Amino acid sequence: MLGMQFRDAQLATSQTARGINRGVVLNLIRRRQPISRADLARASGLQRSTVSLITEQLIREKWVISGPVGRLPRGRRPTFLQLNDRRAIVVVDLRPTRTAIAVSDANGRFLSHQEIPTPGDSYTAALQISQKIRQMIAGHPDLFFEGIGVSVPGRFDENKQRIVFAPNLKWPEFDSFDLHGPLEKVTGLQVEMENAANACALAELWFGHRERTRDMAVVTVSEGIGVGIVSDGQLLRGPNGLAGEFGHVPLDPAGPQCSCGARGCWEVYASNWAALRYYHESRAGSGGLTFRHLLSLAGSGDELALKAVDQMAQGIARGMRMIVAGLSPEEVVFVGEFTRLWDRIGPVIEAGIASAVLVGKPPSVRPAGADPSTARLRGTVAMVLQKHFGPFTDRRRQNREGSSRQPHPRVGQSVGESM
Amino acid sequence: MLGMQFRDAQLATSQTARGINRGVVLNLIRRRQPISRADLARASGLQRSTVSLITEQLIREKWVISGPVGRLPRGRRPTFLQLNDRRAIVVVDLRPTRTAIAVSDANGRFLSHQEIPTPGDSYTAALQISQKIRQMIAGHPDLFFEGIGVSVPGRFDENKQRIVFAPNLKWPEFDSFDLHGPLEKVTGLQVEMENAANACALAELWFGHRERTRDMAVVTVSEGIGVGIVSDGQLLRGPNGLAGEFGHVPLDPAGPQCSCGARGCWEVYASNWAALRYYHESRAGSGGLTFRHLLSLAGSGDELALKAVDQMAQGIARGMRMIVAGLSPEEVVFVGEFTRLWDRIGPVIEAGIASAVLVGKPPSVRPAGADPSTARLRGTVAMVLQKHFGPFTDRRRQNREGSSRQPHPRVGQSVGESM
DNA sequence: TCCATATAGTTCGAGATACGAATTTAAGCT
DNA sequence: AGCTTAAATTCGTATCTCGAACTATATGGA
Repeated sequence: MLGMQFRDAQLATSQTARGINRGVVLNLIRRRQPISRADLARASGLQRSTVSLITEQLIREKWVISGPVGRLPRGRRPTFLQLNDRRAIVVVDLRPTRTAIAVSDANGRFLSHQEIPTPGDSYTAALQISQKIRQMIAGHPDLFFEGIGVSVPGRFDENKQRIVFAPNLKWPEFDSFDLHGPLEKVTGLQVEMENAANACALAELWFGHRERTRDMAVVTVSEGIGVGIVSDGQLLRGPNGLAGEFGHVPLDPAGPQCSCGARGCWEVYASNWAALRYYHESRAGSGGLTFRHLLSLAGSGDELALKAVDQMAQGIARGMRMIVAGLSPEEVVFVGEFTRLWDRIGPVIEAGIASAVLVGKPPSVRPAGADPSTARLRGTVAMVLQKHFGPFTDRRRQNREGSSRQPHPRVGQSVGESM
Repeated sequence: MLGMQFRDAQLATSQTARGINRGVVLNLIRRRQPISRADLARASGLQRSTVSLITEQLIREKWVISGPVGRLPRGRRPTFLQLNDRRAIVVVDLRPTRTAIAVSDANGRFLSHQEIPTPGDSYTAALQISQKIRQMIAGHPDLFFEGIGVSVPGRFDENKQRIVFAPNLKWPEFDSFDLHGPLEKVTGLQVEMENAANACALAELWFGHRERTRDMAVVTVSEGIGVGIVSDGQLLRGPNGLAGEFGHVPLDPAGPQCSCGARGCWEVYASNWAALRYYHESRAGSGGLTFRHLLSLAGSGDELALKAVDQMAQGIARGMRMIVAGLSPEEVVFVGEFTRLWDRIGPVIEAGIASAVLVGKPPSVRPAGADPSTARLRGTVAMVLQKHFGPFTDRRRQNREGSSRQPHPRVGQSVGESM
């Protein structure tokens, strides 16, 4: 019996406590596996007896499996627990030109990966993607699949069950933008869709090094520019899933035309396409160049390419000021191919960000660890798992003077032998 | 190993369910009083027996009192419950020039109200404000005071327990900006401080007509400009309480000097002071004019005043585009004296907002119901009550003053008493 | 007057859950 | 073997919600 009842979402029943603590334990296992029950008790603050009951439940639910037995200088050996790596998720990274489809386990490790050219309309996309998904599922008879996650270069409205805003995905005007329905129908699995920037933000939250970054902005720069905002540990979505669409904030009503129809949006100054435009402006007749190529040129010292990249960096910095001054994140993470030239671009952006900081120390700024496609794919893994891993954030910050409850006596963590 | 641990903060105990349901019931009573237990059960989805137990506790805690008895066509008469209006809060609205101090009951009804000129430094402010507070408390021997809420024209950092950013409050450079400590020490009551725009947002959330606006931006325009952001029903604060400081987003690096030190911030184009500047620019030698006066002039048809007000409206609209495109709120509420000329200014702002909407219907835009000072004061009432009413109320927090400070009447300490 | 009916509110036992002390398990060491 | 140590389980208690049964108090008709 998986999941939990959200019948009266706001109300608490006698099972609410279990739901919360189950989420805490499951997330601790996810982040610190392999880990013994005793260490879970120490890390969570729950009683060992409670941890035993919860882990028993998690094993019954097939989220967790017993791993190797540890070895300690003294005493009974701990049995390590870890996530069940036979639970799998299909993830799709839909982008304007190419679409990646992959199979991942619950740890965000990929077991297969394929790419196809992105179809030109939602109907064909649904057809081709679901076909590939069925193929890939058939290729892994040993796994059981939890669901499907899709990263889209636009916004998905949960109420309408449609993609509602995806200017860079040049599907026809009359398109239904319905990918969700067909995919669920054909595969029989539950489908979760999310904006690419939000997916990257989730990837950072779930798989990033820091366990407790509570206020973060993840900025994805590719064909367009997107921002995933994490506030108090929660991803901001807004009523239509449109929150974070800073890429289309109009900075200059007289600026160049944007794909969204308006003029002078941030992304016309800061996206990969913007960099290409800068390059074309200073070097006529350079059509057909890709951004990747432009980066290579810049990397090998081409003056005009470097100039274009610098202009792009200035463009990014310009928009970052509103995010930094307006939302004051602790951490800013950049995702995009441009991070390959971070040595050159990073300092420009950091300077722009520092200039917008009102008080206190500026946010830490860094490029994402993984490459963009991986980040999006892993983010959608997190998205699918999220609801099973329970209410793992409790929004409320604890108050000043520290916790009023004495921490339990903390003994050294047991050291397991890796095998 | 990296010392990361998220212990304790989010665990559920056997009392967690009660904490949540208590919050649900208490908020229902607040919004629908007077209301019977049976209606509470129907509205909440809890069992009547559970509601009885919870209301019994709330009455014991003195948050709720039994009111009049109702009358129905058939059956036993319901006893109505309502908030205990003898529970009071002292609220302070600190502004650059004047400071208001008031006593409110839990329903946001004011029982006294006074004003003093705002002192020129934090030391004097703490002294004079706490003196007035003690006077006002002494004037209401029948009430028991829950705490003190302060609205500040700047940002309060909960970690540092200091006001960290308040450029419009022209306190000296070397000031400690510590109001919180002295007020708590002198009055013996718990003090909560919050930015003025956030306070207004809380006021809308708590006392607004809509019971559940989940995504809202409240924009306060006065000496400066501030934004309180409500996302998914939660006020966004950010790590240092700096979230929402869109007023100091630099729009134009070559623009006029701002009080924060930077140039071309949104508020130099959109605040009351901006309007006065516009007026002075077109009419030399008009010093000493107040914004209120300017509004009167505009209201009576003065061409230059109208022009200044229109420019201010354009300035507001300009910055609203980033909030609307970037955060996509359902509702935008404006607070400020300028709303007196809403007929003229409103349409300009609405047009600007509409132009930044990417897809779907634009947010509803409206001026706040109450005048600015009332909005701020009522917001701080909500702020003080929030932690006792919130669905995630944690009763452990209420043991705060167990140490050295003067004991005060408080929930949960009184054991088995009257009624 | 008495009884049926309707509604409000309370009581009580069952089930879920966390806690914490006691107990069992399983290793190393003397 | 017996002692020590630590992991993991067991069991009694307290909290809390649920739901059925019960009590309290109205109206209105036989």
